[in-house]
Amino acid sequence: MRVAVAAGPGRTALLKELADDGTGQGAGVLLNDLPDAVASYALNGPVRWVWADSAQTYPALLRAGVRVDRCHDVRLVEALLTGRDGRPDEPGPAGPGAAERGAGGLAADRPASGPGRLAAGQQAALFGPAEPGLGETSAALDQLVAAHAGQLRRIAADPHPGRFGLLAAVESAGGLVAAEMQARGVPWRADVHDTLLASLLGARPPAGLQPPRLAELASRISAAFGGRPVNPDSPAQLTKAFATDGIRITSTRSWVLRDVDHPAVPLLLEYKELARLHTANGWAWLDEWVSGGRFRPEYVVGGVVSGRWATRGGGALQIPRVLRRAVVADPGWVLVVADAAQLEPRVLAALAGDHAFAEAAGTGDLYQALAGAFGGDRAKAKVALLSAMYGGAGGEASQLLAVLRRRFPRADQYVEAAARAGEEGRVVRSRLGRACPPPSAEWRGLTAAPDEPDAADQRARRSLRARGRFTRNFVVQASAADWALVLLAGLRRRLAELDDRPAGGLDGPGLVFFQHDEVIVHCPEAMAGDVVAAVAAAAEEAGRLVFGDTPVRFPVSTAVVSSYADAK
DNA sequence: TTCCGTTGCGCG
DNA sequence: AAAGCGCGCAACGGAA
Repeated sequence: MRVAVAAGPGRTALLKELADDGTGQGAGVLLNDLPDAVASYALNGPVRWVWADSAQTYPALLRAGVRVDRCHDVRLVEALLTGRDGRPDEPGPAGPGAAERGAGGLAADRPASGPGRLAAGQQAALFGPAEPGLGETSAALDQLVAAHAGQLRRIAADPHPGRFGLLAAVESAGGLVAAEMQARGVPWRADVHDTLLASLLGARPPAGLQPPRLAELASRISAAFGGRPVNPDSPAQLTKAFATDGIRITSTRSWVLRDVDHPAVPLLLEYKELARLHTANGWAWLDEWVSGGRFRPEYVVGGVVSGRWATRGGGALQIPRVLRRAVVADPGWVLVVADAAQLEPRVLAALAGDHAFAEAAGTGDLYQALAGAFGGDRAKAKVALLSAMYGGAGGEASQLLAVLRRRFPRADQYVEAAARAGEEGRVVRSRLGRACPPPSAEWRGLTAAPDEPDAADQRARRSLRARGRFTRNFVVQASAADWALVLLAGLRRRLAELDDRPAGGLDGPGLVFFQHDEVIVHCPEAMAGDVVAAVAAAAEEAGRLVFGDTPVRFPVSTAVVSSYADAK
């Protein structure tokens, strides 16, 4: 059953039960305590909660110890539909359901970004109560019900309503997972982190000062440039210093410096690595982001055009590998680290339906299985695949792509067609129907110019190629994100089933990390076997739900470890 | 002082 | 012939 709910003052809310088509009868029912009502509703049978925004509503429920099984997140689904249909004020695609675009203004009007929400909060604090009165709540409920019903119609009007409906469901589930993971937090040993920093950087310096090891390297770098003061953090100063010594460099990137013969280079490479650790994940980061033994990043579901997640603050998806040793399970608990192997090429195999390619993707090591086509060289197979998916063709890649084209024509044609669509300004979609953004007005203006061998045409050609690479990659990356989201939703459901405590709060086994093709579950040691099985089952289910009948396998490697550093 | 584009590098 | 995809964050340095 679907039940719409709009939060009111305090813990109150208005609730309305919905028919299958999303319509509701009569006025909303007033609830004095939303968390209580949600918890007791679940006792009567499965409920899909329909609300405007999990990120707004769900954290309070979690704080009250109430988790929900399913929801329809009107904000997230609206973003999917808007991506498909375009917005009235921009020249987007006009797909099925476009006539109903804008029907659910409720979600679209809400600022999606963090700064936007902050501003709204500040505004409320300045000008009045943040919480709506009953009248406003009633209007919000009506608007919610109408928006949701409109979304159901727009989903049904999709050329593939089953797939797109699945996408809406798992995107909504993602919103629940994101809130739960933030509330739960990644188990993080600040003492291990601190020890690691001290061993690499020296003793923690007073605020604003450089760690000893960095200061020492900086002075040795200056000495290597003949005693001239050089700030190693400044590309401009470094370039100038090298020029003074007769060395011209195109940039100060480490892979460029690596090939430069100068006594400062090894020092600079070491400095860059340590400075990066200090500025990005040093003591300041530890102070700001880790408390009570947990790292609690804020996840942004659908924050990436491809459907991957982003995070706000803390750089949770860029945690350097060296810090993984600070991610340690609680005593008596373990981390189940699960990683989808070679996900994107497998997704391409399933998308393209290339028989020979798909057969290879039915095995454990896809690249090894393809090696035969490339003279038995696994590395060449990998380069060919990556080039096909990213649009690269440097070095020997073009030769390898020719081999790919000959041996696996449908796989090649699939990404080529996506690239062509992009270059022509069209929109492509993932397997479950997530649409890539349309080209910008600037892009259209630039590429509309007729072909002429002048500078403007060079830019136009570059823009065309760039968009081709984007859409070429989008179909693969976004479909991989589809798969990962289905896996995540299925794993969440299975983990809840493993947790036999009636309350089912955040104290039991649960997801604590999700990074594109990798998840971490924190659970009691005794449950590890069940969790590993749940991961495998969820992965199998994801392959079936997203791609249907395909020989392609999506193997997931799992490691049961105490520390994240011990996985892999 | 604040703002913003650029540079560089971490992750997938 | 050359070009590879997607992000977030911090520091620099010039502009406002």
